[in-house]
Amino acid sequence: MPLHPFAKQLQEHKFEGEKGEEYEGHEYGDFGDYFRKKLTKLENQFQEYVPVESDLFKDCIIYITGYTRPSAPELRRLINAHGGKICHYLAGKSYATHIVASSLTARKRQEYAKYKVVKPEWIVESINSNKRLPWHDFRTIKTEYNHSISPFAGQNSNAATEDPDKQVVDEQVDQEQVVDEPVVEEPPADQIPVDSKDASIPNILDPKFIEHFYKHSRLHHLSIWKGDLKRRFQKLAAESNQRTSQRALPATSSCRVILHVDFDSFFVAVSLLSHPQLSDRAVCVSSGSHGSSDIASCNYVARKFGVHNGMWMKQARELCPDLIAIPFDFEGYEKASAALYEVLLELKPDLLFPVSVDEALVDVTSLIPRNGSQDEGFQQKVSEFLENLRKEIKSRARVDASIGAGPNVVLAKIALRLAKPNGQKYIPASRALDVIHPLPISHLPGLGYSSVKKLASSKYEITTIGQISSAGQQVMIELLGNKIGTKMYEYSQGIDHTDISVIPSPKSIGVEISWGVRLADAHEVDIFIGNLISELCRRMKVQEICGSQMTAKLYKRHPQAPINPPKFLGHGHCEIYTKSSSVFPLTDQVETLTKIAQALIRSFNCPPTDVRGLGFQITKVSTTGQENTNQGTLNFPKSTTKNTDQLTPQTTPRKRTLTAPRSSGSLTPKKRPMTPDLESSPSKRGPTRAGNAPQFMTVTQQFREVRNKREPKEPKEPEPVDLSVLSSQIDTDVFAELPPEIQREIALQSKRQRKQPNFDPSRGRRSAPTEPARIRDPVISLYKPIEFCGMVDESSIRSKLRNWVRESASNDRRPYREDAENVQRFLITTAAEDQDWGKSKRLADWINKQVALCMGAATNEDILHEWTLLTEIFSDVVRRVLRDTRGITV
DNA sequence: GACTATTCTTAG
DNA sequence: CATCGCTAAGAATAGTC
Ligand SMILES: Nc1ccn([C@H]2C[C@H](O)[C@@H](COP(=O)(O)OP(=O)(O)OP(=O)(O)O)O2)c(=O)n1
Repeated sequence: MPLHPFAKQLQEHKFEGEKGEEYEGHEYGDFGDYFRKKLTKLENQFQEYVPVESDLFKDCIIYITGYTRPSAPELRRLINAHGGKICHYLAGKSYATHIVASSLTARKRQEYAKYKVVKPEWIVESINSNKRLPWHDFRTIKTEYNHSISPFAGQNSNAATEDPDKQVVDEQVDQEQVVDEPVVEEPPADQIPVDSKDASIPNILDPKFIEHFYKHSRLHHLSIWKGDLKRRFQKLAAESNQRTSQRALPATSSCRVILHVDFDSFFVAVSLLSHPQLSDRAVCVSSGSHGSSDIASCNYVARKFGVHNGMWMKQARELCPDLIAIPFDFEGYEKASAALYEVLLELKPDLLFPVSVDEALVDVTSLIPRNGSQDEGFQQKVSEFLENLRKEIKSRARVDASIGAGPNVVLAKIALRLAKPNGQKYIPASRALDVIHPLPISHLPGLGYSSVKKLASSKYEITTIGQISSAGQQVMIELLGNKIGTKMYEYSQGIDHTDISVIPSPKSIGVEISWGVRLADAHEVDIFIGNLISELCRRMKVQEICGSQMTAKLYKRHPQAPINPPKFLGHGHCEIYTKSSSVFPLTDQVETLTKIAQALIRSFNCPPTDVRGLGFQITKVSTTGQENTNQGTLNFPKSTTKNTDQLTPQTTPRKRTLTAPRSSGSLTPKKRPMTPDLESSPSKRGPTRAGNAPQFMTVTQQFREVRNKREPKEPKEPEPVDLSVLSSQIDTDVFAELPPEIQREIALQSKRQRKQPNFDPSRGRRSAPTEPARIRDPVISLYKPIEFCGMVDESSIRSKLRNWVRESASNDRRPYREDAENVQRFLITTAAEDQDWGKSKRLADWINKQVALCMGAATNEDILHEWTLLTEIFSDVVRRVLRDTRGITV
């Protein structure tokens, strides 16, 4: 039986790249030889292996450094024997829960400040007393744990020092991590002024952390506001429907008037009400005024300098040195919003569809009388209507609003863009194409950063709406996929089928936090998950929503990202993993959902210290309450609009029109029991147990045999890759592929690490074009696609690599040297010669991710470590080759 | 080829 | 000292059988 089909497949293929040879070996170190030595080393360790005697250090991953007594090998043996794991390198993906050291230099002291550094006696005495003693009593560094990474003023360590003896039932937790009731320090009354308490951030494990974070998070506010508005208008619509008993409105019509109403630079405008003297200066709203603070909103003065919402302060200051930052005023935003919606409701429009706290779509067709299809005076009437409406909003909300108007939603939205700031614009159907074709495609709703770039860098070089029109629907589908492609083509024709008469019912509910998340160990992760799920369940109950599936999301620090990202307590550059599991029976109970959530997160097997964010979403929802599951529509009894819907061919809307009456006819909501619902789930699978894929039957001997057979081949001389160098160097990235904010973040990050930053995205783009070479330089293109096992297509290669990792994982196999060398050679060649310079980096990341995903708890520690090492080597080599051959460096 | 899970993209 | 990087929907894509 072939134990290693993959190895063979890889071996059979020879790489074409002539340059492959010279990159391999000498310049970048003979990785094969390194690898062989590594195996040898691991073999030696294997000989030291002793049977497990206890679980004392379960979940501990321990790094030993410096001279110790007992000696390091002896400590390793002890730790292994008592359920702990040894970590051989601190850097990169290797991680440690504890460091054992007798003494530390000042430098190391600093470096290890965030770790639990203990004396070797901790190990010895814990074993002697047969229980894990509080590490705190054996500290090597006599300052408070967490001091350097936590802004939380030692709350954690207070808890520890004050309850050193408190026993914790959970076996996984160190005693010092008792946080059931985090001690929140009350400031001494005599010296701390009233509001200074407000400024401090609660410990991440404290349920108050989430409360605090939400209170300050603009994005949270935006989302919550939006949800509230949605529900409010859904409900309103349901009531209004009941009263009218019949839906008075057509889903669409060819000659409606839709408004898109939106405040100008909303947050700034409102916040400026408290700082009127700054009105004509460049102003923005943000949490902080330092470099890594996000700009939530900036006024039009600042925009002239190129500043925009979502930009970081640092960059904005470069563009606009005089930029002034003022604080959020969430209450003010709510008030202005309330005023806006009040005005809009008073209009008694045909339809009112909330878009966000500061904007709404309004169908006012029946409010502006039209005499026949020939307008003449109609435009004038619209204009006056808009003028009056804007005046009314301004007087009630005290901030400027702009309004776009058109015969459908997309034209109204585009019109709004043209109207701003403090203006109005109506695009009548007759002039639609003339108006929109010259505009950049970024004006189209649905085309964001990524799609705009994709269209521009395609061979069609599409940058204007007119070009979409000329390119045709098929081209758009080719570039953007079926749905979006079709929709964007239609937009380019001024056509939009969007129906705002229905506010769709919720399809998911979730929470996520990726700021301030710094967790020391598995137990802390579990606690924080519990807090998140509590919040989630609270909302589920309020909204009467349950769902049969949970999806967990993990932000994991990218292996090459620094521990401390540029943004204070930010998530930094991360890998994002998601995984779902079924929830059965339906429930909104915290305990049940927490267990599921914890299992999902555990299945990622992420070192707790690398967790930078967590999120959970309930999907496949059903409403639990008696309230409407009917889709709401907001129309008003007085409305007399006629249904003139014959002309426009409808797809989605028509479908809905058919189903809607049925569900609103029978007012019975499709309520579902929250508790066991056996009959409704005959076809349902049982909950997929997260993270339980135990791979037994690992025949270690077999592998050793195989390995030995394959290993002793042509030994080579060159030097091994130096891992310490490897992990300390800076990440190379696919700059042109990343959103600008991310690019900046990575740039900042590397600046922090390096004395001299060497970063120039435009250079990267120029020297490694994905397409442009074709145009300017069709003949001399040095870059060509590199084959791997006969494949060029990136997704095929991914599959191949994935299978490699996965098969190895399921068989508890170490990476074969031949395979590893082949992959590395391929990566090198790709990095150096492939037309798409980002490919090598993406594939290296892909391998890393597959290793993280596949090499779960089932895999033996040494093997996992080896794969981890391998991914680090791949990433490093790719980075270096990119730098040396293309000058692409971060 | 149909079905499911995961990832990507967008918006405000 | 910093800073508060959320939420939901829809669609594409990858994976499974
Ligand atoms: N990345 C973003 C985008 C928006 N917002 C907030 C602040 C904005 O004031 C509000 C409304 O967003 P808009 O997109 O409507 O932008 P503005 O109202 O600020 O400016 P304008 O609508 O004039 O372009 O949402 C935010 O916090 N972060």
